[in-house]
Amino acid sequence: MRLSNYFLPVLKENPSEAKIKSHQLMLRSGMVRQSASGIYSWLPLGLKVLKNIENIVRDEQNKAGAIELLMPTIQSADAWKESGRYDDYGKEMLRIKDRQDRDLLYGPTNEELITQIFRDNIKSYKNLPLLLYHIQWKFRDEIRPRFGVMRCREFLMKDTYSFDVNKQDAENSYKKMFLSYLKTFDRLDLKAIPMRADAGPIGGDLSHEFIILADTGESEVFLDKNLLDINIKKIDYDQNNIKNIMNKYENFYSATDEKHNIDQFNKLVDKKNQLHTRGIEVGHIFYFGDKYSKSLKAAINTKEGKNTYPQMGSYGIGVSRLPAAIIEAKYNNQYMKWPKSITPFKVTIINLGKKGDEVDKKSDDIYHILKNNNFDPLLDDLSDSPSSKFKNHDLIGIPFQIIIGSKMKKEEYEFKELGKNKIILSKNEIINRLKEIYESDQPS
RNA sequence: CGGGGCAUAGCGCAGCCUGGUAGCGCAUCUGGUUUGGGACCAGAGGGUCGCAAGUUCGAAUCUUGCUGCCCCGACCA
Repeated sequence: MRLSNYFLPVLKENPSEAKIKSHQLMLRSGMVRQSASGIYSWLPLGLKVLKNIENIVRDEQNKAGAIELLMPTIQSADAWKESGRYDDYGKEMLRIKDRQDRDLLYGPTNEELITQIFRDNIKSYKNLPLLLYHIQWKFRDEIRPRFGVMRCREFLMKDTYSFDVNKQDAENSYKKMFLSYLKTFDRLDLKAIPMRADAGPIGGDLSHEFIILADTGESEVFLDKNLLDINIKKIDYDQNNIKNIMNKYENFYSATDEKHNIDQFNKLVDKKNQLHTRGIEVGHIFYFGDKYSKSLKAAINTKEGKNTYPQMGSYGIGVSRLPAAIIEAKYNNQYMKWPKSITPFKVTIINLGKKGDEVDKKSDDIYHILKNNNFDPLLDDLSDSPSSKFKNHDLIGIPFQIIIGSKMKKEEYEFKELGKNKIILSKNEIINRLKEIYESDQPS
């Protein structure tokens, strides 16, 4: 993409309403703009990041065997009245009336709707287990939206729902999602720590929060450093493997401040392994049994020909929160640098030449080559001063820059990874370098 | 919802106390000079001062009401 044809409204100064780094950077780098309190437009750069995250989440759901569908944002209140949550959910639910005075709502979550779909279409144990998910905008009329897209009222969420014949199968589904979440966050280059949680308003008796570690996170967390070293990359979805990995996590102490027990912490964790830091909740999984299948009468036939209510769970990831969460986790007080898995552009070319000169032609040339190699390059072909270009490119956080100026010989290209020193490479070396970077498993 | 704060050009702010019809920096546009870490000169455009009512000859400025936004707390992906 040529910057001259793009829409990237960057700000030199921090808008006064933005108080935390991710919010400031997302506004300044032209990723988002606020439309109302807790409601945001995603501008092109931000949307690319959001979509990249969404696709990783989707890919890992698919690998775990979940099936994607799409439910609407606006729901009829009927199912919510059946489950009893129309009254329970309170003011956080945005209620709407249509022209016929029917009760509608902007979905804050989808247990009722998915259970309804299940009820209308599945009658037999033979169709289970079933994991269904969608990635859709939700609305929760938060008491106090804040921190930009971190705590929004309108937000994009991946939510999966599991249906199983019995509790044991349901636990297997739960474990699959547990692993899927670890893999998802790992691909986003995040250290996510699963922590036992209260089930909250969704109800149920088994629940984990997934917390990513960030100094500026909202909640205090306490954990054993050993948790940071567990490698889940090579683990497949075999139930034994999953069980082992879950056991590993459960073996080490971790807790949010509400659940923290200082005596246990000191007893179970060596002083040198004790980590007290902050975190951001990016995922939450629940097993809640037949709470909804029963209240919505979604019964199925068992092998024995009897009726039973399927055991359910739900599993959420705050997709639109993640760009901000990643910035909070990755920001090093000087620059933000997108993980290579979600960077909006894989590489950016900083053209320091004038329109039509040799430097300009060289930039154009490498731009086309990178484009043909599917590296989705951004080319800064504006006529700004060099210093302003450098600043802007550092701001938007694309991890790799190619700088083309008159200082270099014809066959030489400056290649710079954000936060590291420039190196001089040839055209072919650049291609190979980028291939190496983007085709390897190593996070950048 | 409780407590605090803010609202003046796209962004950051001054002006308000002491009323006289709006200004600065950045950004934008035009012309020229520049070009390796937020350049320079000259010129230009852009604001019913959040909304409404009141006081006054006169309101960005004083009064009242409303709305929006931000921060702290309870709640949450």
